[in-house]
Amino acid sequence: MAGDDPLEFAFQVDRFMRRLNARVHAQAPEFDREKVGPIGGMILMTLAEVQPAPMQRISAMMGRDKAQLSRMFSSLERKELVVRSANSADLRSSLLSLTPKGEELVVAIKGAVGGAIGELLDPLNDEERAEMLRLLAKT
Amino acid sequence: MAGDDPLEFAFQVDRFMRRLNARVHAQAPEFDREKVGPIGGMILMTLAEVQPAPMQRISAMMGRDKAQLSRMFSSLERKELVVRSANSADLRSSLLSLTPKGEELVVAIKGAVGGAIGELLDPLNDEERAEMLRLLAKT
DNA sequence: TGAATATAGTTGATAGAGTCAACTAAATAG
DNA sequence: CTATTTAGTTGACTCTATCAACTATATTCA
Repeated sequence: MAGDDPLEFAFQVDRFMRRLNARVHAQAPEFDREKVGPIGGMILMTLAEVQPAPMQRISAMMGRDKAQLSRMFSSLERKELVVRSANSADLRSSLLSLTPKGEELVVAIKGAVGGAIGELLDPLNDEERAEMLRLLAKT
Repeated sequence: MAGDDPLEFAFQVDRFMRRLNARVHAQAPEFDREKVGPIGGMILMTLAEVQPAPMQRISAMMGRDKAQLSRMFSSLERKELVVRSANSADLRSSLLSLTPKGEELVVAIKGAVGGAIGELLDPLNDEERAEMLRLLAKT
């Protein structure tokens, strides 16, 4: 691999993510009435996969700072998108889950993100998509 | 492709970029004495490839807001990493170039970013790297 | 040509995201 | 049972992103 090629990865990955954000952002007004924003959306989608779960679980899955998540979850709780329940296994934390309102929003977000990614991946055929996902996951 | 798979892209691409940032950030103190930050670094690397160029060119290449770039370039200019020279072809803009100090920093940044990406891509063989870059560029 | 429109860049205001350190309380190791 | 870790919260701060208003130059085309 030539010396400059690695940098291409940074540019391309950054570009991909920014284009994705731009697309989702463009349709956000339709469903993001609570203004959870892109990160809030990622958090909700992540929680949807593992709920009920303590914050630490989400932090580990997303690789994001616990301080950031703590504030995000407080905000999501105020918006009645998530609730905390007692965690009998560890009293330092609570178990986070989506409210019905939160579940609804996750469905909408998944639709928007899925659609946007579909557009971005339009130039790739099914095989290429699968390959790209496999390679990304392998890193 | 299954219904949930597209979302995997968002998670994986986001995760890749954040891990890259974390790694570069960890070694930044060694070379980023001017504290240009990750975006400043991307801008300098981009400029390095097309200098001398008007701001608009960089904005188009990076897909970033002109307001953000305007401020960034002012900051980079104050740090004597870039200079502006008259653009006789269009008096609304100037041509941006790296100073020797800027060129030096770009070399350091490229080294750090290249190294970090090398680490991240470690699980992939040469063929897979090339394929992944090709797929990313195609989107 | 010259009036209307478009483009390059700057600046203000503001919001969102990420980081770091200090702190509390509960869990776990020795 | 004391010492150390770990989960989460909060404060303070910096960096990043976006939008709108504005100036100055370019471009279009009647």
